[in-house]
Amino acid sequence: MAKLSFREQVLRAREDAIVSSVNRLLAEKGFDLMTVDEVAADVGIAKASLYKHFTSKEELAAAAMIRVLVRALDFMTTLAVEPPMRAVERLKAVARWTMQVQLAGEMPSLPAQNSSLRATLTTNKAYLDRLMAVSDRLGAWITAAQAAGDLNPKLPPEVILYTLFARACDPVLGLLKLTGQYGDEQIIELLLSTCFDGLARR
Amino acid sequence: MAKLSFREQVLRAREDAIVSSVNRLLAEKGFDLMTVDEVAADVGIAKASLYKHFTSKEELAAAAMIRVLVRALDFMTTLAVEPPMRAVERLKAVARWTMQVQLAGEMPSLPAQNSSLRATLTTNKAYLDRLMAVSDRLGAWITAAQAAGDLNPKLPPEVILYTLFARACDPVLGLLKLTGQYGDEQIIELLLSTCFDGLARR
DNA sequence: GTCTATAGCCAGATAGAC
DNA sequence: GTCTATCTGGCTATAGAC
Repeated sequence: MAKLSFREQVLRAREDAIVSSVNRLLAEKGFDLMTVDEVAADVGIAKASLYKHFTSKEELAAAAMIRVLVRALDFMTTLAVEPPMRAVERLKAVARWTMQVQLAGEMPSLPAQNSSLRATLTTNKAYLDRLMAVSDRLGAWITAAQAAGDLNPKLPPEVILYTLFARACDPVLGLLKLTGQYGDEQIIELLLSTCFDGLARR
Repeated sequence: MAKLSFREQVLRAREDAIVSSVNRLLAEKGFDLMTVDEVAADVGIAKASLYKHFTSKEELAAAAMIRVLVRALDFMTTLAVEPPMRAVERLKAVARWTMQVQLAGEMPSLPAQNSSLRATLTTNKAYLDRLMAVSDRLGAWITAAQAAGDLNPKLPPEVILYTLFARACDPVLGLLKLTGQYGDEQIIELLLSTCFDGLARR
């Protein structure tokens, strides 16, 4: 890695602060309700300065998504180096991690519907590369867990992958949190149970 | 029921046409991306005429949501009159029905985040009454199914209720549809399986 | 109740000085 | 790169004639 000049380090730090604000605002309000003015105010710079770093609102959101994906990859790497762990346990650990991020108010929430954002993301190579990297690693664990008899082998791996992705933005988490009846750890255990063991009695 | 004058029947028919358009557009684009201009164009009347029937965009969405809830209640009533059916089978039938509505492109999609719409809906008595009616009937079936040993008795009924509600707008359905690898009935069976039986091997 | 035309507002993006 | 000030377009909602 090339040594960065002081100027470059300051730039990186500022952009990191911007992405942090975007990440939090995306988690709070979602893409549509988040305004660029809010982001600028939150970071403490002028809106025009923001546009020197990121050329559009969509690029801001993409940067936040990329950071989450990178953190997910980092987490998965730490799991992979611990040898004695069944594939299904790795998948549960990832699901638990995504729920913790969500409960911490740090999971960006994007519009499920088609929008300007979808168009931008599907042409953003940096984003797509990370998304594919995450999918590949999860996919390998899924087929391994099926082969080991820990996941239902009749389910297409794709279905399992999408189901796990969806748990990262499951509204049920927020609803349970709102009732105030459950602690964070309790919510996570309940949803891990419904996800892997289902609603029906075993 | 009082007999309606011809004029009133025409009014009802027009409002029904409006709600149908809103319902479809909400399913396609979601609340934020749906514009009142589109609705008016789709119905074939001027925007100002639309505002004679419904006083705001939020009221339009509320009307669509109410219609879906009423249809759900109707469906649940037909289930209740068929006597020989276990509670868990009734719940599965409702889940299947919501997925069919979604695949037919007739499930309105509202912003998960807080927005102007949330504020309107939470003060709309007609909407809240229907929502509570649906929740009550599902809740009764849930506790019955737990007592009968068909649903996991360790899960709080609330968690099961929210999980079923969430399946009505699960993005996994749309993703699987996009791949083009599965027919509608196949998708529904796969998701019923992941929902009730979980991802893990039985 | 229907229409055309427009008000009013807000948010994304930019100009241009420093 | 940062700022203030402004442009621009699209959207909800309404005025006013018929």
